[in-house]
Parts: sequence; C-alpha cells; structure tokens
Amino acid sequence: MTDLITVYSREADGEQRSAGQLVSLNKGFVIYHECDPANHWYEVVSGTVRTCRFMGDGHRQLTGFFYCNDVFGVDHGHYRESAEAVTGVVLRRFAAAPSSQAESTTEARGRILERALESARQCIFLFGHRTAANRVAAFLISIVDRSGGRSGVRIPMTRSDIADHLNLTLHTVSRTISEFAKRRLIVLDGPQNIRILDLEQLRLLAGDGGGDGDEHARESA
Amino acid sequence: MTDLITVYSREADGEQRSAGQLVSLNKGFVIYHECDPANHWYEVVSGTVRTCRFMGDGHRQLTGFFYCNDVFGVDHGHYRESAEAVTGVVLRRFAAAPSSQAESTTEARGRILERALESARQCIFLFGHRTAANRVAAFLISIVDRSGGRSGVRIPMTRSDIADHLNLTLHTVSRTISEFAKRRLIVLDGPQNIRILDLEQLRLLAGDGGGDGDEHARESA
DNA sequence: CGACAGGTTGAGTGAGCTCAAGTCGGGTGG
DNA sequence: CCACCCGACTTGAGCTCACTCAACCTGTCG
Repeated sequence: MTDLITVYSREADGEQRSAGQLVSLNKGFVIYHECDPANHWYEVVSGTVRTCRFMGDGHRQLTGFFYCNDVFGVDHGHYRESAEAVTGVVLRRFAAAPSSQAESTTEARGRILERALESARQCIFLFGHRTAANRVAAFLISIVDRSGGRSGVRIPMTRSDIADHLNLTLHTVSRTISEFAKRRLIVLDGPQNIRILDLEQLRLLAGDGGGDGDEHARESA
Repeated sequence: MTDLITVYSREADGEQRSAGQLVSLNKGFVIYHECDPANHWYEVVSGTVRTCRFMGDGHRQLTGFFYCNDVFGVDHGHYRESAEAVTGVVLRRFAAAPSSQAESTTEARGRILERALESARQCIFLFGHRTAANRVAAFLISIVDRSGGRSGVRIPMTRSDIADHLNLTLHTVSRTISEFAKRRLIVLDGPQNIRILDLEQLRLLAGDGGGDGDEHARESA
C-alpha cells in the first residue's frame, strides 16, 4: 500500500554507471526476497535497512541492520536473505557481476565483499554474548558507535526487530531496556530515542573491551 | 609441546606461487592469534580448524569450523579472530594482499572472499535456531552435508567446542545428543562417531528445509 | 472517536545453566 | 601388566533467566 518507488535515474547516457542509481523507498518496502536472482547490490544513502530470513518454524531471523554508507545484498547468484526498509530509505543501487565492464569493478568488488564480511562478523559478534543484558548492551553500543559516539541516539527499528536480531523475544528486549533505564545506564525519551548515561558500564555489560579504556572487565551482579 | 611445524616448500623457483605453501600442524596448534597482522590466508587440505575469539567475560566464542577445501584467515589488516588446529591438519598457506602480483590474484580474491562470506553466513544461520535441539540438529546436519551425505560421520571436535560454537554449555550439548540417540535419530559409536538414522526428522528439528525434498516443515512437539 | 500497531509490565512455566558426581578410554610410570 | 591420572564425556538435582500468556498503556491514523 504505502510501498512506493521513486527512481532518480542518473543513467542518462553520459553519466558514469559506477555512481549507481538512486532509489527512494518507503518504510516496510521489500527490496528483494530470499532466492531472488542477485542482480544488484546496494549502498544505504539514508535511512535503515534490515536483512532477514525465515526459519523452518516460521520465526524470523534478522541478519543485519544497515545504515548510511553500509552495503548489503552482496550475494553471488541469488540472495541468501531478504531485505526490507526499516524506515524510509534512499539507496544507491549497483548492478552485480558486471561481466561487461570487468575492469575497475573487479578490485572494487573486493572492497565491497570485505564490507559485507565485516557486517556478517558484526552479527556473529552479537550472538557471542550469553545473557539478554549482554546482547542488548552490545547492540546498543553498536548503534552508538555507528552514530558517531553522540550520547543521544535514535533507535529506528522496533523492539520486535531487535528481538529477532538478538534471538530474544520482544518482551525480554523491552524488559532489559527498561532495566537499563531503571539502573540509570540510559534514559528513554520515547521508545525510539535513547540517551546514554553510563557508556562505560554498558561496555562492561557488553564485554567486548571495545577500543578505549579498561580491559579489567569483571562483572558485578 | 606437541606443537610442530613441517613445511613442504613448493616455492622452488619455477613452481607457481599460487599453489601456496603446504603446512602440517599438530592438534591444538595456534595458527594465528586475534590482532596478529593478517599476512596469510589458508586453505584446509586435511583435518579440522576452528576460529575463535574471547569475549570480555573470558568465555570463548567459536566463529567457525573449517574442513577440507574450506578457507579461513581471510582478513584485512589484522585477524579478527584466532585460529587453532582441532585435529592434526595440513594447510595450504597463501600470502595476503599480494600488492606485487596484483593481476590474477585480484579476481581470485573475490572468490576467496565469497567463500569466507559463505562461512560467516553458515555461522549466523546456526545462531538463528531457538532451542538447543534445533541448534545441535542444525550443526549435525551441517557436518553431514559436508561429509558427502554419508550416514556415518566423524565429529572431530569436542563437546566443549560445539558448545562454544552454538552458545550452549557442553552439558546441554551432551544431553541433547544423548536425547537424539535415545529417540533413535542417531546412533553413537563413541563420542566422536555418529551414525544418522533419521535424517528427515533431524532436518525438521533444524528447520532449514535444506535442499532436497519436502518444504512442509511443520514441527510436531 | 475507535481501531490498531508498538510498547510495557506482571505472573507463571520451562529450557538451559550451575554445581556435583560418576564413567570411560588412553596415556604414563612403577 | 596393572595402578594411576587426566581429559573428555555423561548424567543427575536444583535454580535462574528468558519465554509464554496475558493485561494494559500510549500514540497515530482514519
């Protein structure tokens, strides 16, 4: 219903193809389905995208969230997961496997694949955490890090999306975030807006030793 | 102690570099550590390798198992995880980022990265499963599939390794496997040797609808 | 204003973790 | 050869954390 595509074609003859095609999509739009032929890969210009697959028992697994400058849809042959717009998004679309102009693109493809691999690793990393608090903390930190480290952060996806990404229920996610707020690690300004109060403690919970500071992570229940 | 390296150098002048260097390592040998400069990537000739990282609270996350023909260590700059020999292994070692002979390797690198990405996706896929039974079943199937589909399969890694890969405890892994044996889905011939009796049921538990046959996966508790 | 999607919170249950024995097999030394 | 050890595995008992079920709240949209 609300799905709508607006294409700003920049492919007017002289225009360089490598710039990609700008595509604007409404919230909820399905960019591609699992098993579709992987004819394009995408770079996020603005907004948030989620990639997901459906398990045999019907439950959804979100394999990644993609923000500005992230790439997704880098698959060979056919897509291994579907992709949907979490918010309204603007994407840059590129043709995959450009067998015709294989020149400059071949080495560029390496960098694209590396970025995709990095995204996959980020997802794996989240799953390494044991408890709900650990996972949610790690997730929040991953968002903060991508937001340039500002303490006030917008969470574009729903609790349900987060839950399906961390392999928890939306109840547990909600409870855990509320718990963080109760402990004054964060402040909620509506469900989607979070202000980080104690990043240090949050990093301890996540237990990644991410970059700066103390490595003497010792949990105090 | 038992760590020992035997190198069969095939780099005698005329030999093509692309063949790599054969390396033989004993069980338990640490191939590289997290944060080491990523100077080589590897292909498994025989045996099994695990890649792992250590979380802030000290617990271990195994990010992948690698068997014959699998590649690992495909990182940019520095390794994101360490790699260890699960069994005695023979590896083919390749120099990373061959800035000198960038010609044939550039497009080959794309294929290598794709394989690495596939491995990462396999790991993510395992984590998508909710219960211990689901995860262990999916794990067993992944081994069976790589073993050419023979019903008798050797499990080279310990219960502890499996647990750290599936984010479970070794107790739960052991209990779940015993449960499978009790239900006659599998037969154990020692802890490391498993014979699959009911692959169909196992696939239902894993809930992936993997490849052949019925897609009407509907769980019956 | 009602409908609805998203979110929060409570109560009870159960799967998986913790703690604790106990078993099995392969090595090593007397 | 047997005693012993040690690492890997198994199994039981109890507890806890996260899931299930359920109710309610809040904001948005028609």
